Amino acid sequence: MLSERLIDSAIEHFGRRGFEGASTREIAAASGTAMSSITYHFGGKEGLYLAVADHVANRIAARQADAIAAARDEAVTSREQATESLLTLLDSFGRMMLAPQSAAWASFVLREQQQPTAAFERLYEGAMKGIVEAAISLFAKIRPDLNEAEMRATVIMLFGQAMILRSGRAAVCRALGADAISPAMESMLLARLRANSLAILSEGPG
Amino acid sequence: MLSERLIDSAIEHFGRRGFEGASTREIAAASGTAMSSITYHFGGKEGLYLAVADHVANRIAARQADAIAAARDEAVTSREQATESLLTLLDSFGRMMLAPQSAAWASFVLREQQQPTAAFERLYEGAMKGIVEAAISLFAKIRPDLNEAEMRATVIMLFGQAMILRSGRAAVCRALGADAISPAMESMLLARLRANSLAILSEGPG
DNA sequence: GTCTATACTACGATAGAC
DNA sequence: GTCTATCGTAGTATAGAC
Repeated sequence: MLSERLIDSAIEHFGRRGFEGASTREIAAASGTAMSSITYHFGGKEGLYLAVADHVANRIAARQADAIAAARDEAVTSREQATESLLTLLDSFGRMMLAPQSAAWASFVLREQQQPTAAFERLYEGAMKGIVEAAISLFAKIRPDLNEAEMRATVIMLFGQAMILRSGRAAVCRALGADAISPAMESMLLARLRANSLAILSEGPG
Repeated sequence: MLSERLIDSAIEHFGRRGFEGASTREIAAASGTAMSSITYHFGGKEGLYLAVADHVANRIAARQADAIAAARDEAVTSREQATESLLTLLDSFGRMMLAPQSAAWASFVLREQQQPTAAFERLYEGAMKGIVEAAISLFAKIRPDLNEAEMRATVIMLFGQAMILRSGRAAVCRALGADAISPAMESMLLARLRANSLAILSEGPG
């Protein structure tokens, strides 16, 4: 589909140069078509931008679907089971942050986090909300000593540990003294993510 | 100074719209001058962009200077002292992420993290390196059970907890069910940052 | 549906007045 | 040092051929 090729190119271009910096001519050229195809398929530059948001949300939601489904499982009742499910959810999120594919849409998402537009609504409702709420409901079973706001704050910070691997990628590489993150380093980072998270989850009433 | 007004406007514009999206005419107009002043003072758009990077690096370094100096103190020898110094450094970093001022330059920095240019070198060497290395040297005294790479990974994730408060601000507000972060919520977030970090630092050889 | 052609606006750089 | 004026380029949108 031409409209899908346009969206793929648009993710790249909007991510790299922002909404104003991206050129519809370039996006169209990268898709092997003329600029007016964007007008035809999406009504204009803004329509394409919103279509990109929906597409990114769907990609994220699809990638985390399994881990979220496992978290929502009714069978998760014990603190140990909830802990394991939440660690799995964090691991899945961390792997996404490490995956090269997430580089393409990360800039798009980060921009919306700083200056939210109508596209952010689609990203949050379409992808982020499901991840956050699944994590919160697991966390409530693990750390009942905290109040609702404290639970949410702690869950945010658990994800922050993983998110910096993408949002602060250049500095992460510098700090690790590497040009890129090797597979061995990925394993080590994920192991650390798990160990740190377990330390946080193990606090409170034993 | 006109050149300082230009830099302040430029932080805002480059952050919001990116290098290509920002307009030198608008930056100049916001500074109450003509576009050709940018050519005169900075040699062009690119020169202004690099000057912004230096300025942002200086602002960050200045804000964290006290906490870094305390961390570098030779008197910090015991694990308890090192823990307290590192928690202070993280708290200082977290406060910066929460401060409204950091919104202006955060977009600029995040963009450089995703697609580093010559400006990233100035940001890292001018500001980030000092923070990271101070944290690493403290962490080495607290968790000698980890190897060098594991130490660096863990420190990165400690800062990730704080960084998400800025890099994922829109989602953080949604997850907390708030339009903005109130002073009471700031205190709670910083308390959670400390508690989580302490849990991580307390692992390993007792 | 996809193309070409065109209208209009805004961009960065630069020259030159003061 | 700061301004105005101008040049060449590139942007989005749109109309209309096929």
